[in-house]
Amino acid sequence: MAAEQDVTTRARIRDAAIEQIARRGYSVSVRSIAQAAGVSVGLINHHFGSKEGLREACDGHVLELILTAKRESVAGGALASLAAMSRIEEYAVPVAYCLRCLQAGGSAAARLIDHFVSDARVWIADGVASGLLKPSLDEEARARTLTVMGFGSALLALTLYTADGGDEFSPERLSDFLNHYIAEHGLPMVELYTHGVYAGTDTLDAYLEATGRADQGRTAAAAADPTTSPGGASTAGATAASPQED
Amino acid sequence: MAAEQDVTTRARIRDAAIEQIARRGYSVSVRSIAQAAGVSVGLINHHFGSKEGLREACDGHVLELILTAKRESVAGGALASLAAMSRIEEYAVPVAYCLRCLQAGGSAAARLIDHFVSDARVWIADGVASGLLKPSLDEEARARTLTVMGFGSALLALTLYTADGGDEFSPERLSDFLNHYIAEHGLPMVELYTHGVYAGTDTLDAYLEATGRADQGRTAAAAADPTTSPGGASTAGATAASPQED
DNA sequence: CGCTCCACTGAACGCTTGTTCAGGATGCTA
DNA sequence: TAGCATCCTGAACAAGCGTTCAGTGGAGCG
Repeated sequence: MAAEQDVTTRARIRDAAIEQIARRGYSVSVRSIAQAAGVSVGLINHHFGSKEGLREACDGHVLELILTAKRESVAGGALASLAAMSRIEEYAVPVAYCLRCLQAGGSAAARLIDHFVSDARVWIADGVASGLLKPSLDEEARARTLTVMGFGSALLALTLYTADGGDEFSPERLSDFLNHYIAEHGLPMVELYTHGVYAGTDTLDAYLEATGRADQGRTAAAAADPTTSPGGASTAGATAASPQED
Repeated sequence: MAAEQDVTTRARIRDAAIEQIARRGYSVSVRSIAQAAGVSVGLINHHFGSKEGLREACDGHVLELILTAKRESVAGGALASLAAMSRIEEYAVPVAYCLRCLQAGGSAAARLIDHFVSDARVWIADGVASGLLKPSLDEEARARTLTVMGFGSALLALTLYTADGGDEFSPERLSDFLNHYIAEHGLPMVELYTHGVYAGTDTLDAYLEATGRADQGRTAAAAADPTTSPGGASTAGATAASPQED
């Protein structure tokens, strides 16, 4: 899968740093990284200037790893491709690193998300074109929302999962977590993605009304779900009783 | 709103700690807290034993604050109640504290989530009973999933939002963020909650088939969405091409 | 008054952090 | 062989952290 191994000391330090960060988070000390890499502390700063420089090198390398891995994998959404990757043992570390990256925030996290958003944009457009997915009133926003929801919920679940029982986060613990995550949230998510949760379109109508895009809403809703009667046959009342908006 | 103010020095330290943690995260130093409270460092440990003790006192106090605030607010889902609370200026700090708590993980985060899950369970059951929400195959799992998705996506959005432009997180920045969050993700979320994303039920059927709950699935799906023909009239093919599962 | 209890301070301790630097070791080049 | 650049080490540095503790000051009380 990976190209010719980079066996320079610099690469060994970088890889050790990636694994340590994946295991223990961005706050891991350079001394731990040095020990894991089997080098002295000074050498790290000799090669990377500072801890920040090391982090940037790790970010860039992992992002590149993800890119090439995704280029090789045929298709699949953001989280699906991550889950698929984690099954391949050698990719558990970069996946965990990505989650740590999102956990820590910063520009690297923003770049990572942006990448997966533009990725989602593509396969959502494909899905809509092939009739697998319903169209949206705002495809751009939907791509971003689905990506943030997917990663955000996984990240929070991971934070809660990591909470009890040691902060160490070994690769096998990651696959444990993913199995746990899919077992717990798989059905409700597929259900949500298939049926939604609202019985009627009242909330959406009210939202479109409130934000002044009522007209495009009706037409788009009718186009999206032809089984819905275009009149007022939906359930009555309760326009402001939405559980998500008020 | 709040009961009689607690003006003891111990309470002043606790409140200063809550605000500092809300602003700068759990990693804030006790010296910063001491300075913000206008006391010496030693006094904090005199009252709370250690930084961990201070954190527990803060966690408990904020949780209690949230509880009483929710008891006063009539209804609303988890995130909605948070958003509504943040509008009241005095509750911006505990809300931000909760997000920092979830960000940091640990048992306090788990307790917070558990609380909101059991909260969601109630209003979801109410919604199903009143016909506003569709029933689910697993109401318990759905309550947990919706809660984790709601908070997780908000938390990730916040992490990305906080990334650029200072780590300080003032109360007005929180309301800025919430406005930004709702403006960006409001429509796609309502859309998702209304229509889902899948055009057909193939993915759900395939998932139920794969997990061996096919029979309860068909009946429940038919009950949930009476417009769907119970036969095989849905779009053909592509049973394994789900963008979320593979 | 003297005693005790309590809130409270400020300096210090031990520890870990990221960073720096003089110097040893190695290998290539003139 | 001499010179030089590079890789690399280990000790030291300053700064920050949470924690500890001797000691001050004032209020309540016998």
